[in-house]
Amino acid sequence: MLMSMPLIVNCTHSLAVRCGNISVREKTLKGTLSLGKAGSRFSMAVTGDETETGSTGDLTASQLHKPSSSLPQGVAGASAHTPMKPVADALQKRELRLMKNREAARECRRKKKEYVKCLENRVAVLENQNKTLIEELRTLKDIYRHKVE
DNA sequence: TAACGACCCCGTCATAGCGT
DNA sequence: ACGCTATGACGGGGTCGTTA
Repeated sequence: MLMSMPLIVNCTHSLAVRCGNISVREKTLKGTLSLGKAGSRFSMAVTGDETETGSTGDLTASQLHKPSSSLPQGVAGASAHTPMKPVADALQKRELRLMKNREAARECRRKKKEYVKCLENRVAVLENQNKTLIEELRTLKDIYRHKVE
């Protein structure tokens, strides 16, 4: 007889979900949610762009951290002499946006994991409470039965 | 031991919602 | 209206355990 209670649990790190309910895809959060074996691995798996100076010209995060000197030749060099500045600006803007979103995604996942862990803890606590209450009820019933007899 | 599935983490894109 | 942030969705790469 579980009533649909709001899932506002007493978690310090409750996730503020603005975009609707958390619908956890089975691929990502199936299983025990143990912290990965690989630990922190910032290998930037999607690489290869960095060497393709002729393509979209995405800059790496490290390139952005170091100002203009680390810009790819095609971008920085051209912008110095030709009216390519808007292009370079757009690229830099895009890279900044990507970098921010990357970090936002990381933070979002961290919060979600914490939230799920919190919920799991809460479930464990409630299950224990439930067990205790059932046991208590049984005891009281016993006492009552003996009194009636 | 290669193949495979399950799981995890990541980066990116799309978009809802909020503040200015 | 516009920019920004948070988050769902998607696809890719890595690791690990299992199985033929």
